[in-house]
Amino acid sequence: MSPLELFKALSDLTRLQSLLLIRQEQELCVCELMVALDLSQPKISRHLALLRDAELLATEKRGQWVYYRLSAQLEDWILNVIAQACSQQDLTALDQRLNAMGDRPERVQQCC
Amino acid sequence: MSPLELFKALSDLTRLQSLLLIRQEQELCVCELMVALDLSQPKISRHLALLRDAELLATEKRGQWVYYRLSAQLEDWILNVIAQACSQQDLTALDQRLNAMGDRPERVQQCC
DNA sequence: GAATTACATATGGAAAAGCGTATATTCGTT
DNA sequence: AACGAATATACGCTTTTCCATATGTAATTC
Repeated sequence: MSPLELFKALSDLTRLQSLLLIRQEQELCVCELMVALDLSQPKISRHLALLRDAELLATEKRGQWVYYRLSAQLEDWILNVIAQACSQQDLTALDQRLNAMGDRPERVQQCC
Repeated sequence: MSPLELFKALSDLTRLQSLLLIRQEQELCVCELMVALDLSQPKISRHLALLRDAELLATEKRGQWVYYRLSAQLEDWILNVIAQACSQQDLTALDQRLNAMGDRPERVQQCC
């Protein structure tokens, strides 16, 4: 992935917020992101698909949910750029809506 | 400046290459960038204006030339992102065209 | 002061990106 | 099998971005 491709992928608020929130939470499914970002399902889904196609996100289907997480093979320079963005982006409002969400899908126990 | 604004500013090849080449050369004028990137004057000028409006670049007019350089007050996280991009972007072709350029405007002696 | 060079900007059009709505698919439940 | 929940995608439309061309301005040269 080139710097230009990365910057294009991150130059949309929905994608940027989704990526940073997923990074912070390890993994999130579409319905959780819908609540956190307060956006429609197709809109979330479309932007996540773009991030997945760019290989920034990876998906895992468990039951009826599709969980998105950061791709495991991200190069260091990409992780660094994402970390810089995270240091400047305020996610508290998204966090609050996420934590106030009822009926969140069960999380499989993380190994670490 | 927010991460989103930065990523939007850098999500165009002309702007990205201009910024990184300017960073490497300390300062460049429009006519030098035209040669290095092999693009039209209005195209270069328009993209530089956008980077200047975003306060990523600063300008100094000396004689008939307008020199662009990185803004002096760039925050660390922005410099870090730019550095990561620079580490991944190949500028040799641009460099070669720049160095092969005849009649480059005189450079004022850099103090350091 | 006329011509030239360097640069900026306006304008109209083309291409790309984003969106809402509708529909399809998959999985679980009854 | 029928239904509902979660997700994906297709379609038409709007908005944004980008571009080429033309024109304007300031500084330099002759």
